[in-house]
Amino acid sequence: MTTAHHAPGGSRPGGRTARTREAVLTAVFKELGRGGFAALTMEKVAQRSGIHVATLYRRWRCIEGLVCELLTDLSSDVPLPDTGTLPGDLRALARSISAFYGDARMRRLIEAVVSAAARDPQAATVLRSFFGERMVLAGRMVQRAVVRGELSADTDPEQVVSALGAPFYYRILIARRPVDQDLAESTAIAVWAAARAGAYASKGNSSNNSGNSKTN
Amino acid sequence: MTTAHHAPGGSRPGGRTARTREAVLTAVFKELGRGGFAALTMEKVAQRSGIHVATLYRRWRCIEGLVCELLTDLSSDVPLPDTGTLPGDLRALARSISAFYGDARMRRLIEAVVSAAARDPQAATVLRSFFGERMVLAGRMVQRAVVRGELSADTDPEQVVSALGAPFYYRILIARRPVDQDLAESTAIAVWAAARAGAYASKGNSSNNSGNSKTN
DNA sequence: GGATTAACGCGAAGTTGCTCGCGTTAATCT
DNA sequence: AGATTAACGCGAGCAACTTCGCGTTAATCC
Repeated sequence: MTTAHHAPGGSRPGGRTARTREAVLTAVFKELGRGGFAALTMEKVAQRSGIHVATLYRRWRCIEGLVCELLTDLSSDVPLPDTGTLPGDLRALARSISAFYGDARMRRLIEAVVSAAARDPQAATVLRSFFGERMVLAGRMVQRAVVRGELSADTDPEQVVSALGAPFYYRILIARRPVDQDLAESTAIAVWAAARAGAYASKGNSSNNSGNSKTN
Repeated sequence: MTTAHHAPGGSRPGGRTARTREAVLTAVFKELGRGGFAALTMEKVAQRSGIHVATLYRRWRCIEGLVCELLTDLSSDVPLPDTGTLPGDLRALARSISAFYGDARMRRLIEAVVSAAARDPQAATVLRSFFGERMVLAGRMVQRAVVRGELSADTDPEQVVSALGAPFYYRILIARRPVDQDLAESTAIAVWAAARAGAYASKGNSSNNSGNSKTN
């Protein structure tokens, strides 16, 4: 995507720019660790990172933008498994999610991102597209299971993956308790049982794939 | 719990106080409808309700407090069913939740409350205790099913109820798409299948009931 | 009815968050 | 190396949010 010929009016991503980005994101992460999103201020980030406040506003526009970029930066820590069987994959993925959110700072982060999405429309777009993308990737895990004959062909991969992730976010955002290993195990078992029972069959079996009804 | 003898230094909840409360909460609800939590300002609420800003700050401390009180006020719209069978109850409850969050204003509201909890510790406490309470109430629905012999005795009611609610909040907060009837049906079927498969068996079968491990 | 005093209205003052213009630093290219 | 110009540092200034003191309204009690 970057311009090949290094146009004279182009950007300058190397060296100092990359250093400040690194310093700022780690500062945001540390600040989230102590005090959560409530205590996360542009000035705090500026102090800890050594970057001036005006620079933060210029590059990230607001605190919501900072938090969103941190999420997309850290999300690569949750790998997509391929164990050979769907129950194995579900269990592995659930454990990865559980390990990821076992860190309180990660819970604070996703909390902050959801909170950011409630205020900043741009953050909402980032959040939706980010999880939409990961949903498609994880969906392939389910598609492989369908090919192997573990599930019926009308199973909707994204429903399965959503069902696997949902309990963790419920635990963090609504119940507001830490995630533990038990949640991972029970969720993996539950989704596998539900999928086999046909709970995640795709409804719009014609060309329709995103069945939004009336309510906006 | 209120003092019986109307102590001279007591509060004064009748008449005007109740009117302003009503006016303010409806104003918050309407303001959430257009613009969401992002556009929700104390001044906007003051203008629409006709109540002075200083009064809002005095009674509710901040916008987070307002939103929390609105949630507890509107939550009575989700009834707890008793159809005679657990799959019937699960289906009915899922439909109630789906109907409740079919209204975009309700999605904005829960979004706002979660966002509030991320910033204000008091709001976080309100949110946790609120859902904890409803979890216990809905858990009786599952306990009745255990008594009827529909599920094994070691089933943890709260896990079942959490599993039923989780997909809706995932849809609203993470996927950021409207909830529809299909989600209700698929969730009810999924939870029923998972519960029968023993996915929600209580782990701490000794006296332990809240098994938090190491991570804080 | 009248007295008492929560609860509210009002405007000013204090605090914080955010933006802007300009000078400086240091990538990038020749 | 030297020139060009993104990206950054700095502080002033604007705007929004929040608080405070005091006078007024209207529940509640007698």
